[in-house]
Amino acid sequence: MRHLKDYEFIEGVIRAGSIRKAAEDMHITASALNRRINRFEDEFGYEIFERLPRGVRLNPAGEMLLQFIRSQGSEFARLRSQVADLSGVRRGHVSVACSQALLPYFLPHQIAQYREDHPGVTFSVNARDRVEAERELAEFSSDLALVFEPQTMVDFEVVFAIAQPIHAVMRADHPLAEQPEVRLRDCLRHPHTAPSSKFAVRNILETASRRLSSISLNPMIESESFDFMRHYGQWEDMISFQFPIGLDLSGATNLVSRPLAAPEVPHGNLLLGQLRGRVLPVASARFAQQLVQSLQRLE
Amino acid sequence: MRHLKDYEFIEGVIRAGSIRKAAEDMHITASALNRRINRFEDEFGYEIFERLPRGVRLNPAGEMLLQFIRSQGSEFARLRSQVADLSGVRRGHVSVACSQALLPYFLPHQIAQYREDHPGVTFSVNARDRVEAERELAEFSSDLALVFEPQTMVDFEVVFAIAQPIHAVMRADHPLAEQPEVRLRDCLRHPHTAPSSKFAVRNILETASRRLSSISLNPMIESESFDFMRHYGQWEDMISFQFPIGLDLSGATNLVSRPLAAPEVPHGNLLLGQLRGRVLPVASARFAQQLVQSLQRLE
DNA sequence: TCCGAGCGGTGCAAAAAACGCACCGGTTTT
DNA sequence: AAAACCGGTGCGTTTTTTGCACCGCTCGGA
Repeated sequence: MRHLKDYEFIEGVIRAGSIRKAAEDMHITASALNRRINRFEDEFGYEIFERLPRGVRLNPAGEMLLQFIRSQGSEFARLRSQVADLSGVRRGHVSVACSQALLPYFLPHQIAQYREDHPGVTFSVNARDRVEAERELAEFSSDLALVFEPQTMVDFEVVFAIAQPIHAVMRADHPLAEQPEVRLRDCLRHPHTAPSSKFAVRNILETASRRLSSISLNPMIESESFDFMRHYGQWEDMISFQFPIGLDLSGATNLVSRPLAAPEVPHGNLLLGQLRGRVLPVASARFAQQLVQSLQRLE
Repeated sequence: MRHLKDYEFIEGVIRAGSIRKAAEDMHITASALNRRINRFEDEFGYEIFERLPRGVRLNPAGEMLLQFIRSQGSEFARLRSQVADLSGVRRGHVSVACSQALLPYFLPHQIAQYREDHPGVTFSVNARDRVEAERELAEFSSDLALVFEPQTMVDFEVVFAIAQPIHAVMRADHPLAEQPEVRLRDCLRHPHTAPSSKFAVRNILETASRRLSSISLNPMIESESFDFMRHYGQWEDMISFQFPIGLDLSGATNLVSRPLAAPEVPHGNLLLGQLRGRVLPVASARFAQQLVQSLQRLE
């Protein structure tokens, strides 16, 4: 796509922070790239870069242009996938930013199922916290986000929401394992782990435990990896907390999971979202549709 | 904007219906244009034109591409006007498709008022019937439409609506002129004119008069020009019908206008609309905002 | 304080892309 | 059957873009 080259070069310069670095990255001479940028600004009628001694930086007009370029690129991708769609072969690419919990079981299963019908569609899946996920949507670098309780929410359009109770994961021989559901205050009396505060699980536990008198959240192990914490529980007897969608203890191990009793600890909300107002490419839209159906069945 | 040349050429070919004609229109050789089109299809990955013996025609993929090109062009214009906006001078262009009635008084006044604050903004204003107006919105060739009761409405997003009673325009010495408002059945007993059936006024009058017994709409003069019909009433004593927003009989003539009594003849609705889901350029958006305020004051 | 590294910008010649012209093979119109 | 158009192609020419060398500038560290 020759006519999009200018946009690619501009994005390259933004990424690199200087024309010379960008030129190197994109295998072109600095002078050629420089002239392209200057010619573009000329035709556009406004400068889009501030020239600094150590490189260039977008000015406000450039910020607007960048937003335009990204949206334009995404719409072009949508056009191509629409066209591919009517020529029979369903092609396209779906990019998902999701919480860690979705990585081991849920998304692999969903994607495999989708690709059974549409083997031409490719995927990119990345674990992102809820703030990052929303930023990726806004930058058009992800089509869909599947996260727990995103925070800012201004650009986040909720496509579907499902409540998830937090589960306590412990050894099968743990005294609390006998009960079908456990109370938070009981868990906190035993050694426990907790995710770091950028995760929704931690926030929910914090607020719930603040309402308890004379006992508080006091994690022995704190980590950003739910996997690590859960596995650690097999070595030293310790309770970890996690959303059940990230759990599959069926075939495995000596671990069990028990939901935290509902009134004491509120449910978390797993949200499927996209950039507000954006029209998704067909492949992404259909995958989102499948996710909604699967999540509905989960309820 | 060098990188949009391909799009312009493609639009030219679509307009002309053949590569050779388009080449002539755009002052280029047929061979050069032909190669550009072929190269574009090559890079795009799909043919966008059917080759016919007498020229070319868009195929379905091409239709999608055309829609993309138009939307892309409109968003680019929006970008430019946004950038112009932050550099102080408010520039931009507003294109309005409107009913005839808005041409003589309402829109000139509105535009003059807007341009007092923003002399950099240019306008294009064209009279269109309600079907044409909606098509122009969909093709991005108009930003705003101001029409009476558009028909299809699928792509028409109503920004603001205001009820307009139909007025009967007659000589000041007409017997009905004594009443503050007149009844349709009385008007129809006198010689009268009517617009042709593509105008909302005609449709409303038709349906209203069908409910009347033993009297019907029977225009002596039928025209597409409200101006003509109104002026004709000065020569031969005749009632014409029109929405009051197109009337300004203050300084003028020996004509008066009287509203048609409400329960007998329903009000028409003047609708300000845009393409559904489209984000308008700043200039158009602000002008629409001003229109809404003025129409609100009119109520 | 000076000097080198890194930056954006420019003149010029070489390379690449786009173009115009002439022409081909095909179909439709006359 | 001929003329009129149509899209497509080979080739020499023109225009545009690129690479190279170099300029002037700012900044950071010896």
